[in-house]
Amino acid sequence: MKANSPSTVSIVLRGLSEKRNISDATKKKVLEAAKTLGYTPNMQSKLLRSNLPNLPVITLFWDSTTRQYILGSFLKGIQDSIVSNGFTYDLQVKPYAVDHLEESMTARTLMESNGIIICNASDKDIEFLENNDLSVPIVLYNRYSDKYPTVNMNDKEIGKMAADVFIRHEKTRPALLTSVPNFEGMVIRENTFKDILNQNHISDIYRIVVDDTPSGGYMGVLEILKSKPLPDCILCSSDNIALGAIKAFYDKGIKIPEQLELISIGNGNRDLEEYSTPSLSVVSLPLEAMADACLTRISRAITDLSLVSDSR
Amino acid sequence: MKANSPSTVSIVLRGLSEKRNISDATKKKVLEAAKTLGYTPNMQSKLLRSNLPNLPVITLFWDSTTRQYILGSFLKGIQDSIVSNGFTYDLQVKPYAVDHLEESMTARTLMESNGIIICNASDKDIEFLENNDLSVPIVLYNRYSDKYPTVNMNDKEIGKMAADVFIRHEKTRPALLTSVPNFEGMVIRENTFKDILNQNHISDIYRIVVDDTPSGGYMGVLEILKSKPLPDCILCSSDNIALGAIKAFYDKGIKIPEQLELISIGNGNRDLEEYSTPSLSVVSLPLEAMADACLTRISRAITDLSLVSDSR
DNA sequence: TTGAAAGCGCTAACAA
DNA sequence: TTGTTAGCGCTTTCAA
Repeated sequence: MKANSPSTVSIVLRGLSEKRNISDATKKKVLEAAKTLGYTPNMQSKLLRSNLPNLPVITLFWDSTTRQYILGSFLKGIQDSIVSNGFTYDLQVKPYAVDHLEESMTARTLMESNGIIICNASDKDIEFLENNDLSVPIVLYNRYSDKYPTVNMNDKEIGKMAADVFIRHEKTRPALLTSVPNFEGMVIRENTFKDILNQNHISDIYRIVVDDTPSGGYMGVLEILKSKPLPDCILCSSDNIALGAIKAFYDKGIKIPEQLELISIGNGNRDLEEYSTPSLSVVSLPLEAMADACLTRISRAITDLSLVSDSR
Repeated sequence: MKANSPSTVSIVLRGLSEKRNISDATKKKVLEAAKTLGYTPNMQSKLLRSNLPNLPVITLFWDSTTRQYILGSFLKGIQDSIVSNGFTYDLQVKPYAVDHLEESMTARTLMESNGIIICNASDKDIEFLENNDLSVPIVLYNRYSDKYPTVNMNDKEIGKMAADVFIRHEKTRPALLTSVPNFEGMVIRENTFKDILNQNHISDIYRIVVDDTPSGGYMGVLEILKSKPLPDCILCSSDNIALGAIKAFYDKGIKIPEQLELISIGNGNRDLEEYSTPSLSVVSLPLEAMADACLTRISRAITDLSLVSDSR
């Protein structure tokens, strides 16, 4: 059987047979061959051929396992930053599972990205990054690293703000409801928090480790309620935890903030922050500003060719 | 000045000068030229050249203006579906602003996508889609269209479920706290809801239109509280609205569900559904199942070349 | 130390 | 009605 020429095949495959007077026989032959071969068009080639202007691609890696509801806010921050800075970038988001960043950063993704922003990587993910020489500019958000540029909120300040609420409200019996710290920022926040309380002569901090989920917070509170004397103020390391904690207090008939004050470090669930019932004090994290900083940073890395100083 | 050959330039630009014994003069020349020209590597070309196997690209368009916290859940549903079905796809998410889908669906994006899933398009966005012949397989999620395949939850069933709660709990004075319906499904839900109440001889439904935000819900409830007699059960069209409503009742000292029952159509804010305080009845939407259906549908469209039946 | 040529998959222009 | 050729931007192989 005679093979068809590339152009004929191209025409048929794009559904232009009629317009270009391709015979039904040829059309049928091509479509059948495509089907048996499981043909899928290669979009890179199409794009290349199209002569559309080249647009740098920025890939945002997002931990889809835990940080679900924040993505929207962060993304919005990025978008706004792109617009307000007049950048022209092709933004794409890739979800990944905690501890499995490696599997998501395929050779392909690396190859199609001019710059990469990695959000909320776990220690294991960071380890992968540090141990490999990736050929693309990378910025880590909310994490610390010697190897890559990072964008961090001021974790000390966050710890301080939480402690300040305690002190301002003249609380004396603090409790800490936290998940296992899975990134350095959490440790910094907690340490600063403790340090400042210590400086104010409060050293006895009841600390409970729970899952970073509402049910974790719920169960944590049940545990806390067994202690005597009861704490008079609880700091939750995330609003996930706070959500469950509120519910537990409600179910147990304990009034917030009258009987017991609740403070949360808010990861961007703005609705929760404003409309939680009853109100809790939230140390709010500047998500949008951080997104903006990430974009600015990666943008610099992309522009700045000197970053491609020889690797060996 | 003599031009350098492509290969030399390529070597320098990838930071391999040292390894490949490029003279410092040449290296400097190339880097400077790149800088003044504002060179950015074309990743399509790199990918093409790399001989990595071709991976079909699925683009998920997400309305980033309103539906922020759902994205995580939906994305997770997609991811899980990819894994469990053994698909190999390159998934990318593109945010867009309501009513501005057109601007986000650039020629470039169309050209780099083998298939597109569009979520939560507004009527205006749908209009754009219907009026244009896009050359890529498209699936609409949560919307109705004659032109494109759609994936919808059973909106009648949702309306029915909400009505059933009213009836089961023997309520007689219903109120509806809804945002302006911006997609057909909302209308279907509301109509079914009313129909069923009517069938049960409840025809007097107090209806208030508010913003689809917590503060919308808050203000809506304040309005409702002015009415006599008070409704005994309120249906909120989204959990955004419900969140504000709860807060309003709390602030006004009205007990839920004892004094007044609250029902919400939940858009996937699972935390809220489980841990709202006090509890509200939520008609939960099957987000993950929908995501799976979207992926299956677009996958079929991509595979099924007969879909490229002649356009003219 | 640098350059020339080929080819990744695709499509447009032109030729047959 | 179909085929040939060139070229999108890149990297690799081989030659100079």
